[in-house]
Amino acid sequence: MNKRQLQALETKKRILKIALELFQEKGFSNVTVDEIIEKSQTSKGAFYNHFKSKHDIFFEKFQEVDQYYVQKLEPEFHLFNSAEEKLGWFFFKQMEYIELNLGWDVIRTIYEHELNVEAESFFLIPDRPLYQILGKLCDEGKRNGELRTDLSTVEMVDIFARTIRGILYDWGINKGAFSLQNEQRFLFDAVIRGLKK
Amino acid sequence: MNKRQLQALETKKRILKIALELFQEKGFSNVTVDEIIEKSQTSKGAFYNHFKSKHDIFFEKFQEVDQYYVQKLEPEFHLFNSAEEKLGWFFFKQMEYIELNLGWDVIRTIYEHELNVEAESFFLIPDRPLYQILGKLCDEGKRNGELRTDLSTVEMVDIFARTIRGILYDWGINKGAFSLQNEQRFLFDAVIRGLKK
DNA sequence: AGAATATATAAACTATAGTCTATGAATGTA
DNA sequence: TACATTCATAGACTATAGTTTATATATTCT
Repeated sequence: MNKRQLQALETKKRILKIALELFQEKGFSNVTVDEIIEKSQTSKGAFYNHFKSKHDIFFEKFQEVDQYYVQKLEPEFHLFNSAEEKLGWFFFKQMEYIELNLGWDVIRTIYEHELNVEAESFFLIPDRPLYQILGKLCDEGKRNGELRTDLSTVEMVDIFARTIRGILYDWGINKGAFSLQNEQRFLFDAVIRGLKK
Repeated sequence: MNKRQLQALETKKRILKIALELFQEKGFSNVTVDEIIEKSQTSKGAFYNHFKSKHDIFFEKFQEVDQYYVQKLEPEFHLFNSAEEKLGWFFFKQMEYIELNLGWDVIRTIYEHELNVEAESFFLIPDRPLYQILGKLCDEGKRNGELRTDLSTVEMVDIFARTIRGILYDWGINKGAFSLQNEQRFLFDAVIRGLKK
């Protein structure tokens, strides 16, 4: 890494740090880009050179979730015997992580941005780890005779993905007013039950 | 209605008509308020006197859904014998109505607006007809012995509401790329199945 | 009827996300 | 080493939703 790239990285890190602090303190929508660049002693040019948009800052944070699924959760699946248990545990850990590490304002912001017609959607990338993990678990459940075989794996994964979206969207509009960890169980248990043989 | 109120109503109707035409033609986000007021021969003052925001225009359209539930769907419930059938039919008709009469751009816009921290949420009004209808059907199902009794009615209604949100949100980010009427069945059937005794 | 009040509308103004252009310093090349 | 090129940054500019203030006219009150 040469001097120039180093300088650029420094700037990006400085913007990111200040921005996340401000978002934490005042909430995403109460922080302006002008404030971020002023406090981080940078400029509009620098900001938009490093980030596609104001939303994009949270986006980086959000993408960590997928890494968490692959690095921390997937290696633990062998501890459970049935696909049903794996799915239940996966949803629990997922919601726990989101509640503890991201918070509702991040979710709200990402979910809002994904609805922008201009923005290309992260949720729709077909080989996102989330979908691959869910796909594997559904396949396993079908093979084991635990899950229904009248639905294709893609259809099942869609059902789970929409369920996740439903509860997270609801959590967003409720401004985190309910505990994701506690409430997820009712919803996911019902859906898993509905997909069992 | 006096002359003044009549004049105001005329203005409101003119703005609404032009705005809906433009949204239909170019999509919500590609239409500016300036364009609406220019084409409808009005002004910013007139626009914001009649509508709280640009989103608010779609909001009026969206509220019709609840009227549809009460006026058209509720009176037909007696045609079905079980709560399960009623629920399945209700979700089908709901999604059919949304797909045929509102379209994904309306849903996208409303769902985006609901995520605004400033905006007070329509989805969260507790006595919204949607929740009351779902509550009644859940109660009926529990009384009949069709549905689980280990979950409270509120918990069940929450599950259904989140499921609806999940599929509609997904439809929004997919820009209406799948048929709501067709795909709803997989999802709601699974959830209803998961809530049966 | 005439004065006082309310209110629908016009339009200038503000806030703010995002774009465009210029500049200078770092890097590459002869 | 001297010139050319790339690229990060600065900051002016644009687009657009929404706010504020002024005005004119309808309605109400005495």
